[in-house]
Amino acid sequence: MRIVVAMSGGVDSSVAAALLAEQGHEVIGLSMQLYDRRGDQAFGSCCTLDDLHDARRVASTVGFPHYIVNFEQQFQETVISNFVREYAAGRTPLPCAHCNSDVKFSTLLDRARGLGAEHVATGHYARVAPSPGGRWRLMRSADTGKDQSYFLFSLTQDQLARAVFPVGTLTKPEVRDQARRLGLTIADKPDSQEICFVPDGDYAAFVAGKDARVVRAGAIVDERGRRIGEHGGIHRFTIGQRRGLGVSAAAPLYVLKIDADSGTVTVGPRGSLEATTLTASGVNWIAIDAPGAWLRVSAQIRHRHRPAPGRVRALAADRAELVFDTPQPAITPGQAVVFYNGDEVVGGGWID
RNA sequence: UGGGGCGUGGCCAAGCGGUAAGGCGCGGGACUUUGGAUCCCGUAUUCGGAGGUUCGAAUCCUCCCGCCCCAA
Repeated sequence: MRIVVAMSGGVDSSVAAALLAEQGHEVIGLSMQLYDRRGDQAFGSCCTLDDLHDARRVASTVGFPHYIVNFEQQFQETVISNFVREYAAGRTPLPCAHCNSDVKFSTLLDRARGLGAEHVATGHYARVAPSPGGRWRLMRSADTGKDQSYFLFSLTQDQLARAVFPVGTLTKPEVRDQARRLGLTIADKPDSQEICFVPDGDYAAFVAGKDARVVRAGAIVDERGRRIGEHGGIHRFTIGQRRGLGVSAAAPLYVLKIDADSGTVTVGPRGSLEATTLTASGVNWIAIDAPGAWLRVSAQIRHRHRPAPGRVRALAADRAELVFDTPQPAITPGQAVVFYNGDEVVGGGWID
């Protein structure tokens, strides 16, 4: 079949494309230009000119067409605007998840249709498969250490039906082996990391540049409300943050709460970070219909958080309540909570 | 020059006779397709200076230097 592959120029998406081509599919490689920093040579760490060249070289080596599509506007309107808005609201955004559901599997999927392709493949480490009941299932990758299903929880059934994850059944070392076997020059290219549209890692300055209103001094207070310091803007903090507070105390202090209205950041000892319950909005149920009764799951509240057992139930069509069996540290508004049943994604939502 | 308090690493700071906690910051590492996230390791032969007491002092005594507060 004809299939569009989203190519970042990295190892994973390159191998994904090459494997599909080898399997006889008609592959069309698309690289998304998401963030054009005019004047700079870089578009961001995931789509620098070098990365685009890498993707093009892979397409050339394997022998399939490759195009660059400009999604800058869509990316700005969805991922970046959300990123800035969340920080301004005292929450901590998860841009990769929005990019997946709002760009890669929506705008890119539309573009694929225009090219006569009904499927979009990416280099994500996750697995998707149809179930007997007609539902599409989303599961962790074979390489649990590289699993990225957490970032894909918001994909709809329609999006999952058209998603293809060729490297989801491989481990990272196997992917690199495949890259070498296929003669791809990017076989040993380092893994990408950090936020792709903030190349220098200074995300606070990035947010401030997009919305100067966030640069507003506020108080740092302890649990009893005593003012123990000041800060230069709530966008510089996230729940559980220890460093960068600039406040000394007998024991390390962690950010416990961020109040956007007053601009107050509350800090306290590590133990105060733990909580047992949370509610989520924008909940997407994948494996099942919204459960009216308590359902046992293991829930993951951040990337690389070891899933913890608990129970979940729907509060409304797109809202849910989760109760962990044991308290979990730093439950952070804006991050995703993803419910798992073993390796399968039951559903997930955004922490309130 | 009446009275009182204080000077410990870049910063905050514990210790108050037994041989320098901790935090911030900084450096390094681990982790990593979100978070100046978390985690780990390192960071004062030395306690404003000089003497003295003592087996032994940052801790006691004397003097000096520098801050601060209350009185004038």
